[in-house]
Amino acid sequence: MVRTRFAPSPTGYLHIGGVRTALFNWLFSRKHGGQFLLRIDDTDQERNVEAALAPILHGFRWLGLDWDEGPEVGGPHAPYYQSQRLPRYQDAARKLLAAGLAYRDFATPDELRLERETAEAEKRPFIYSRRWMAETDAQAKSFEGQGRQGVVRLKMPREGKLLIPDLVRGDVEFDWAREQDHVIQRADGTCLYHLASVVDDFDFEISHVIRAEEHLSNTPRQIFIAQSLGYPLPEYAHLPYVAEPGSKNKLSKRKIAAYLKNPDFKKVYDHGQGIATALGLTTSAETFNPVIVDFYEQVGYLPDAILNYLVLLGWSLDDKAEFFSRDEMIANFSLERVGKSPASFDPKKLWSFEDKYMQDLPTKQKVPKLIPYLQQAGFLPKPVPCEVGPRLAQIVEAAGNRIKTFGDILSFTSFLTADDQIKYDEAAFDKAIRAPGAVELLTNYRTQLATVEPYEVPRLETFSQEFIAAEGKKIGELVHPLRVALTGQGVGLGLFDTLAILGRESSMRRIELAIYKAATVGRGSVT
RNA sequence: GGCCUGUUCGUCUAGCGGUUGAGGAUGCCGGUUUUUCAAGCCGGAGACAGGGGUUCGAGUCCCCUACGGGCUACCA
Repeated sequence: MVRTRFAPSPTGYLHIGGVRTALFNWLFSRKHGGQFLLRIDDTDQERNVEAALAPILHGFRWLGLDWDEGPEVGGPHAPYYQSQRLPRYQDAARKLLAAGLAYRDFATPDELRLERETAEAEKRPFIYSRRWMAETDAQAKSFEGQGRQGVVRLKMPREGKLLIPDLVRGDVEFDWAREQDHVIQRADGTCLYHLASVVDDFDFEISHVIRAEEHLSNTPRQIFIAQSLGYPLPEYAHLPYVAEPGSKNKLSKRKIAAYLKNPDFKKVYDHGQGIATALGLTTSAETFNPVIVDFYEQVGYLPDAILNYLVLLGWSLDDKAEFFSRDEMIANFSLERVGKSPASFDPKKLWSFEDKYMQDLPTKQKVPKLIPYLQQAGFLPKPVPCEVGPRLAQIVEAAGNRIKTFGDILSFTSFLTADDQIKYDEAAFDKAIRAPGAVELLTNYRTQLATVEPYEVPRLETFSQEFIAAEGKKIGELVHPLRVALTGQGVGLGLFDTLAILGRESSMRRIELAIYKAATVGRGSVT
């Protein structure tokens, strides 16, 4: 049975690189008909774990990465919180001690530091002398008599080599002699990460440890612990890290300010920020930032698009395939085809996947997703009136690929406001409506619009063409002022779609209003 | 410093000694379409980090250098 796990720390946010690691674990387990679990690495934080975990679990659910065991779903190996498993780790430490594969150590921090500095000064690698090692109770008593406090250290081999077969990187060789006698249990009895991690992976019957490459160097000490405890070894696969946009430096959520100098990153960020503002969200760099998954949910990206982008970040099937449904990802994923080199996070390429996926999403699936955005921004009441659905469908159809994230619907809210509540884009108004002849043209157009039959897109188009020909003008001279009059904005949907969606009455009222404003309100103060 | 690890177009990647005058995607540039914007369509520029080997032949194997990343904690 293949069992994989992802082990987040409860930090309050889900990092895009972490999602990639989780995704690979999830895909691998699903591909082999196995199970995927979540384990919480909270050995360090005592405070508010539940609150800090909630956004992470929420992110997993939003992305559709389900877990078979872990927080909120439980499972046969509960608890899945490291902070609640201390007795297991202490038990393991006792066994290691009893087998002579670990020892109690009474060195003070200062003594250790001195050894380390001496080694450094002599330009030789530091290896602890084990001078304050206590292998018998008598020795321990004697050290304790001096007021010293004991920790438990691994008694690492000091010769020989270790070969780690890694499913991504091939065989990796380490010298045991370079490994430190790591502390596995503190003087206060609490245990450290490496011990906890190995014990949990065994207890949870993890078959494949798929994790970030920063753990590759940690693997020898973990293998030592596992072997010393008589555990079977899992398979290992170390994934390359996710790098910054446009560079090979590791991606970090703390460096957004620097990333914003990257035009592509900034474009994606600004787009999201615009939607957040329209929604009235208070955003903080902690969570509202393209490095954090929350960002994409709030702006209204499609989880499938994000997953498709991420699966290609370090994995590929061949030289052609780029679009994968969830099932296709599962069917095709393999660790053998995971790359060894770091991959830069490119928000612009993610954007292109989002664009494509949104284009493929049928209107009737888009509409219900759009409604919460319109409600949040105050354009729709909470129980939605039933006539809104068809109207939104009409807008969505006309908007076509202009809606790239669900939040983009907020660019088309002029269809949902009262005719006299239109907000004009000043520059567009001044340029189009105050253009020479524009008001006169709009006046004539409005008059004739009253009798156009049927009031539908094809007829509106031919009517407009005929009208403009009769006036001896070019179509652009009508289109631009008319669009501003109808929507308040210089850019928008196709003009005939706009007329049709608004309907005859609204269209005429809006044209009248624009004409009136042009006559009565000065430049730069229409709104 | 020591050890481990990585390096093909700006970016994601294909390539597992010869079929490669290095393929695809994204981005960029140009053209086309057009009522704006977006999309679409057509075309273009763009890479094997550097240096040594091995071989009849190297992006593909080996070594060195440079530059990333990790570990070297009583962090995870």
